[in-house]
Amino acid sequence: MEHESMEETAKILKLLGDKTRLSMIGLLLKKECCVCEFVELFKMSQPAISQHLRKLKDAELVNEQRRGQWIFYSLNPENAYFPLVQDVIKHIPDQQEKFVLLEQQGLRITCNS
Amino acid sequence: MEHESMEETAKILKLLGDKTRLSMIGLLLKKECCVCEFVELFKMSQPAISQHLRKLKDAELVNEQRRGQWIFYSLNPENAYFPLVQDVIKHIPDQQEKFVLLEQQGLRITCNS
DNA sequence: TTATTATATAAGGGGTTACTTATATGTTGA
DNA sequence: TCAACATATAAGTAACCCCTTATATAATAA
Repeated sequence: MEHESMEETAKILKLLGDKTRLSMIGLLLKKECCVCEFVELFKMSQPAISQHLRKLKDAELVNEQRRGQWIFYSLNPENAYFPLVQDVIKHIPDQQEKFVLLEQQGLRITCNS
Repeated sequence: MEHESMEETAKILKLLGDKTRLSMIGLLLKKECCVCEFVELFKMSQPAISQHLRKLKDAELVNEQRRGQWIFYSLNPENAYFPLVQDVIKHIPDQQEKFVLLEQQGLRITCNS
């Protein structure tokens, strides 16, 4: 389909081959998120989350945008592998409840756009 | 789409996140292959190839079938993640030339069904 | 039976990964 | 300016990954 290399494609799939990053990408397909939201949702340390996002950013799968003291991450639709990512995400479990959780916990108070 | 877990899905993607295995799966989608064909195509050692196939088999992504002294591997369409695999494979480079190569080198002589 | 071929498995090593804790950077508001 | 907050980076570590070499298993053919 695309004419990118096997190696590059494998690199993208390896990035998606981690449950935290895979879930992140799934969430980002719905809406942009900031680091503290991920920390809350995944119950992981802030550096761990930051490091996962760094890898996604290094691969240019996500964009970051600072807004005040928060940095929001979003999917990068310009990436050559965005269609692959979209196709993969079709196959992951629904995560709507995660957004509901964020609302309920009033995370907006500590991480407000 | 499917109702399998994020973790299981990530596990499959991690398996596909290696250029040798990704390429193998792409080839197996076209036709079954035996170990010595992969050894030839990938210019890798026989144990290395065997170990990759072992991982794919452990995940039940491939089936094996002995025919004489050869063991043929094929994709397992029964696997819950087969649709994911199919969608991923749409995004890898064409490998038709690899089959042509096998023909030309008359691999049939050393690895004949 | 013995040699040959095809494949699998075991053991080991070097590189990578995904965390951890500690610290640095950058922004905001008093 | 300073304290609090959000995030990034650095360093360390245990577990894992992908190869290697050596050996075992299994089928075939002489």
